[in-house]
Parts: sequence; C-alpha cells; structure tokens
Amino acid sequence: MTPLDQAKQRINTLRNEIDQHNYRYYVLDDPQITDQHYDQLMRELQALEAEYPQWVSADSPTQRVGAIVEGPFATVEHEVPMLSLDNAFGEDEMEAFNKRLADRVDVDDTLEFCAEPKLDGLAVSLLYRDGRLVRAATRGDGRKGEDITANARTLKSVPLKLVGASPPSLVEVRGEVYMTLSGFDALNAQQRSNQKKVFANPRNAAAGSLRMQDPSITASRPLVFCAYAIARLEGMDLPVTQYQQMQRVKQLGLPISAHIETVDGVDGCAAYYQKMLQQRAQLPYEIDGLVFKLNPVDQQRQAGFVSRAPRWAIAWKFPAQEVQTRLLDVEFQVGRTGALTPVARLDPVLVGGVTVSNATLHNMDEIERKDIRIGDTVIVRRAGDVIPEIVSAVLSQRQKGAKQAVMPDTCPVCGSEVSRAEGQAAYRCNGGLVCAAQRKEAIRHFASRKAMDIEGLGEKLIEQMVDLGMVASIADLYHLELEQVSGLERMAEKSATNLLRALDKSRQTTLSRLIYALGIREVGEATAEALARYFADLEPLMKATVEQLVEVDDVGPVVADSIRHFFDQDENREVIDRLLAAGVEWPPIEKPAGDSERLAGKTYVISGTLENYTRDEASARLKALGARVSSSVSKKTSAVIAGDKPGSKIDKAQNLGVAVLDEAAFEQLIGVHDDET
DNA sequence: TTGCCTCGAGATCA
DNA sequence: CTCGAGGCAA
Repeated sequence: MTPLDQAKQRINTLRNEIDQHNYRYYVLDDPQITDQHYDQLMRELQALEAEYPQWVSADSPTQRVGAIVEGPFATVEHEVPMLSLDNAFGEDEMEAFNKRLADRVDVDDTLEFCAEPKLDGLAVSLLYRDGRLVRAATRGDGRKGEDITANARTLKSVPLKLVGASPPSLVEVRGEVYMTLSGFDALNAQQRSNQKKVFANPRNAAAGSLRMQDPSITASRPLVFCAYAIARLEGMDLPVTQYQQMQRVKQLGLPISAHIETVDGVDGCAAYYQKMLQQRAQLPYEIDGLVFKLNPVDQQRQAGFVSRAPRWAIAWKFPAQEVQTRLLDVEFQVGRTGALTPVARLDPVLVGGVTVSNATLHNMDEIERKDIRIGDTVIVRRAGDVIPEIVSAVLSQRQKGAKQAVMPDTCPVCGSEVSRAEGQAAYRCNGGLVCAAQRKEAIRHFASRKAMDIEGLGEKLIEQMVDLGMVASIADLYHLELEQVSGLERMAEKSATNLLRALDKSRQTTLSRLIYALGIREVGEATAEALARYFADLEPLMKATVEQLVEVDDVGPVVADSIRHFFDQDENREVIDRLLAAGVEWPPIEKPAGDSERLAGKTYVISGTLENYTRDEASARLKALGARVSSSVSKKTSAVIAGDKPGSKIDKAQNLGVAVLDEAAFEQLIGVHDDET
C-alpha cells in the first residue's frame, strides 16, 4: 500500500470512528471515550484533510461549520405540513381525548399510546436523501419554514450521514432542538464574562442560536436535537407503530427521547404523567408536558386530522407556572375601532423564564367577574405558554386601599365621550378620527404588512407624525414631503427618501389589500378578499346595499351593516377619494374564466370533517371553480359534501332530496388526481 | 406578550 | 454604538 493509500484509509477510519463516537454519545447515551480522546481524533483528521484537501467531503465530521450565508434564510415548503398538537390540561381532558378516539377507531380494547416528554425547544425538520443530510428547516407556519441547514449541520447530535450500509432513499425526521440546562448556564456564564447579553431562558437561547447568520456561532452553542416523528420515509418499510418508528429513527443514527414508552389507556397515560412529573426536576432539560400518540399507525389513519392537528395525538401540559405579583394599575388602551381595553400594569415578575409586566384584562366584565382591584396581589400565569393572564386576586392579602378599576367616561386620549353599545362588552371612544389614538392605530393598520405594506413606517414614526399634526388620516400619508419627514427624530435624508419610496410603492396595490387597509370594523383579511372577489371594484362595494352585501360568502348582517355604515360616513368617502387622487390603484380583477367557471351557479354545503382538507381549503377549492359555498342546506343546494361526523345537514339534505357526496366524490368534483394528496 | 436576531441608518466620540 | 423596524418562535 502506498503512503497515499494509507492516508486515505486513515481518513476513512477516523471519520467512521468519530461518527461512531457521536452516535454512542448522543443516540445511545453511552460514550466510550473521553472528550480529550475525541478531540485528538478530530485534530488528526483535520491535519490529514489539510494535507490532502482533495479528499475533504461535505459529510466529514470536520465539515460541520460552513460559511456565513448572507441575507435572509431561504424559504422551504414542507411536503407534509408540520402540524401543532392539541393540548390537554388534566385527566378529564385526557379522558375526553381517549373517548373521541375510541369512538373513531375500530378497536374494542384499551387504546395503546406511545408516550414521551415534550421538550421545550423549537421544532425542526431534517431531510436525508440516500443517507445524507440535505436540508434542515424550521416549522414556520407549518406549511413553509426557513432553511437552516447550515446551522443544523453544526449540531453533533444531528448526523450528517445516517448509520448503516443501506439507508432509505429519503427520510424526513422531525424533532425538537433544545438547550440543556447545564449548557444554558454555561453559555450564560460565558456571555457574562464576555460582557455580552445573557439569555432569558433555554428556549429563547436555542431559538436565537439556530437563527444565527454565522454557523460558527451556532456551533459554539450547546444545542441538542431529539427526534419525535418520521414525516416521510421512502425506500424502506415504515414500521407500523409510532414506538417502532422511533426505534427505527434510532437505528438510523438519530437521537430519540430516553423516556419513550408505550402505555395503555388513560390509566397508563396518567401513571406515566405522575412518573414524569416526579422526574421532571431531575431532568437535564426543560419539558412543558408530555405527548401521547396513538401507537398503531393504522389506528392513526382511522382517527384522521382536524384542521391544524392530528386527532390521534395530544400534549398533556403540566400546569402553567403561577406567580404572585402586584397589580400596580389598570390603564385603558384605545384601539383602532375606539374600543377601550383595560390593560394590567404589573410589578414585573419572572413567569416561566420571561418577565411579565403587562397583561390584557379583555374587558370590564372580566375584571368584575374576577373581582380584581388595583393594588391587589394577583396570581399571574402564561396561558397556552404565551399570553400572560391574571388568574385571580389573592383576596386574603387585599389591602384597605385597593381600588376598583373604573372605566373612564371620557377617552383618556382625546376626551371624547365613552359609551357602551347595547349588548356589547366593549366600551368605545366616540371620537372617531378626532382621537389621536384611533388615528395612530388606523395608520398603523393601513401601513401593516397584510394591508398596504409600507416598509419602514413603524409605530414610533407614526407617533411623531400624528403628534406633530403632519398626518391626520391615512390619505395624508401620500402628501408627505421629503423636508417634513427628514425633520423627524432618527430620520435623516436617507431614511426619509426610503420612506417616501416605500409609500410610493404602496400605491400599486390590490383591491383586497386596500379594502382591508381601510380598517372597516369586522372586515379582516378574509372578508376583504371575499368582498374584492365579489364586487371586483371599489365603486360597487361602496354603493352596495346591506342586502347585496350579505350575498357575499361569510358576510352576515352584522358585517354588512358595519360595511354600509363605514361607506355612509362622509369623512370615509373623502379619505377614499383622496387616496384614489393620490394614485392608489390596483390591477382590475378579472372575471374567472375557463376551468374556474366549471362550477358556476352551483352551491355546496360542507358538513363534518374531511380527511385531507380543512373546511377553508375545501371551500376555497370549490370557489376557485366558480361555485358558491353556503353554510345551510336549502332546495337550491347542489350537493352536500359530507366528511367524518357530519351533522344534521345530511338529514336535511336527504329530506330535500339534495345529493350527498363523500370525500372521494368531492375530490373527483374538484378534479384532484391521486398524485395530488 | 416577550425575547431573539438582522438590517439599515442615525448618533456619538475619537 | 444604539435605535427602530421587521420577522420569527412559543
């Protein structure tokens, strides 16, 4: 053997050994060598690869840290959507979950679940082709996420190469990237000694670390991957239970939870819950609950999905951490529509790793119901992990001075009268656009991304412009001059030019964006879209009667009234005139043609849950073909599309002699082929 | 609702 | 260096 061959062989040996040690450490949790020894192997490999650069390959353990990728992360589409999980808080809700499944699944026995802790990190998808890691992505909105391959490659618990001689041609593994508690502490100690900012909690540290532009920073962060599902598998048989699937994942060389096990029925789930609750404090990472998945895959199939989550899985959450603090004050925030929302100002407290100082109290009824007073000691928690909520007041600690929060009778911002409409919970400032708060909110909404998308026009800028009287309404935005804008705080010539350019760009818009941007009460993105489609232009919408408006899908009498009322106001019509005069325009909406007319004149009703479509999706498919989708069955209904668990609509359809289509017939109707599901 | 990163650009200081 | 805006995640 030549020295060259020897070197090549040694390189291969080293790579295999290092991969093997990673596998032993991260997957089997059974390291066989010391860190020093591992580093030594690494250094030897690096030296050899430096000497023979022609043999460096992308999946060598030395090649985890790649180059900096400039600019934003690329978007990737999830072929199989990354769904969320339904939550349960307590055994009752687990019972309900179990019962729902038992009704749906064709089994008489106790249901078997695959159980594991729910790690508190962020969801990531790893895609391997022919055993090589080719893509890593964040969850995003579930359909589209961000490509974070370069960063994911730096995690040693993420194999660049799968184990085994004949890996599947394609496998997509989903899991959680998290930070261990000790890793988090060490990182923060290091941050502190480098005079850098410390992270608030392991989850945010993990999320931030994965979004770094420079992979070498990600590499220095103590991130770990743990798989929890196979999303796709090709070129290999998929095991028939969740548990076995996870064992397969482990065989392929990816780490899975050390606590995964199968349990029987709600009793089994409850026992597992108790056990993990005991262990929780000793675990080296944070968990916020447990996940239970129906174990047999064929039963999962029978259970199916609801719109955003599988019906066959649930997250049994641990009780949210509750903390006491003082309610310092209740302030009233004026929203875009003038609604006055009470907001609690709290003495800042740490709740689950995040400082909470504000919490919405929703409305006065809620304050009364909970009998919360200013000065009270209150119990705060983060509901659904995110939104802070005041659970209750600690009555035993109520001081003499505790004051009732009182809805002001005049608007705190503009002094206009405040009133409560019949039968509504909300109090409103009647100042309309006289009210600076409403003006600011209206402009903010107008400029927002889903509306006119005016880049650079943020809260602080709007604040300044309204306070200085530069803009009173959205129409004034288009008359701003460079000199005015460049006089504002933090706005020099460059920023001002950019803002004017962004404003100019926003003149070219779409009808639905404009309708949404106007901020008509009750008209959100979807309604704006429906109105634009139906009326195809602004004129007819402005003139439409309430009777015409309710003809539009999803527009009822309340929304119709609100729209009519909006266009009846002189000031609103004037604002629209000025917007149009300023050059706001949109491409004409073409009447659908060809295939998009195929179902014109037909009306469908959807009942129950479809396997492969949410109701919105199904109704969008039908509408795209020119059909109408209605919510109640009448003689005029062309057919009822019945999914799982259809309601009384089916009976009604049968009484009226209206056709009923199952999901397969529905797919045929909309022209879906087998390869499109 | 909060925390994190990134970008562009203004502010500040040498 | 610091700030505002924007985007993302739970």
